[in-house]
Amino acid sequence: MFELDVRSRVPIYEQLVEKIKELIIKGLLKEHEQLPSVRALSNDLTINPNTIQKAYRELENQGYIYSIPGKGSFVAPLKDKDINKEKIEKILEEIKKLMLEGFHLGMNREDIIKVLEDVVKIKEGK
Amino acid sequence: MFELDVRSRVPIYEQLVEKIKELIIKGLLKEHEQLPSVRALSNDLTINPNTIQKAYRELENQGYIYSIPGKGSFVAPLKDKDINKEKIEKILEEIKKLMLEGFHLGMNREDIIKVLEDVVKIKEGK
DNA sequence: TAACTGTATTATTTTATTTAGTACAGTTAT
DNA sequence: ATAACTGTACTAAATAAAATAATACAGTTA
Repeated sequence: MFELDVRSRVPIYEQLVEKIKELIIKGLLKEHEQLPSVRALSNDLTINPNTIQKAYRELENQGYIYSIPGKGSFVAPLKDKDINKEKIEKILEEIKKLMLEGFHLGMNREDIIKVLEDVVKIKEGK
Repeated sequence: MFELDVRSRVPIYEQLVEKIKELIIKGLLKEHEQLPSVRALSNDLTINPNTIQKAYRELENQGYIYSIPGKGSFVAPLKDKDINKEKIEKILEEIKKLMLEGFHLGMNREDIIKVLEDVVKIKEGK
């Protein structure tokens, strides 16, 4: 299900959070779909269950999943845009920073437009 | 000169790298301009000189500054676009990931365009 | 010469991450 | 109801990363 780099400088639980977020965002995991259990994923990746749980806790905090004790962990339904306003602002800030860095290195306006259209297409394809 | 959060989860030296990159990218530090010495900045921020040096080494590795033993550290001149091609690709990848996340949260195409035009203006203003 | 520069090294402390082992309570299917 | 699942919590230990401390050396500059 995932490929993790155990000797990366970025913590395993963070890598997990990123990977799962990606699957949810790309629609490969749909609303209310069940995620692998903590123990199952722990076995599958040969990573300590505590590390998996830490990732799941983080995903729950960020609103990407919800967990029901005894039942399992599931993909959370999308929230209203207004509720995500702050998060969107932060993301736009990050994008701005990356754009500035990119332009400094010689990136073009068109490079961004291309990526944007690319993303819009992916989004429409769902 | 800087504001660092010593109790942030992100390492001090990384924060330093980001801050200085930002100053260079925004043009507040110009080519061949001298940076504060390792010891001066260490004193100023009350942070260990080794930590400062680690940040400077990282900035040098990334091509943002160059250092001359005995003289000081200076803002590196811009490199050719071709040389930065790989870096630009990575930045575009990151931007794409952020765009996907943003759209998932309800961000609009126009939000991006606005930021893009904003950045283009800043770039032209130099 | 004195006071600066960057750089290097070793040791120590502190903090973050990961693993290990165990436990408890709710759920599900046999 | 029993067995096998679920999430969650906790403590302890091991490992890795980050930061500090204390020196030292060689080049630069006034």
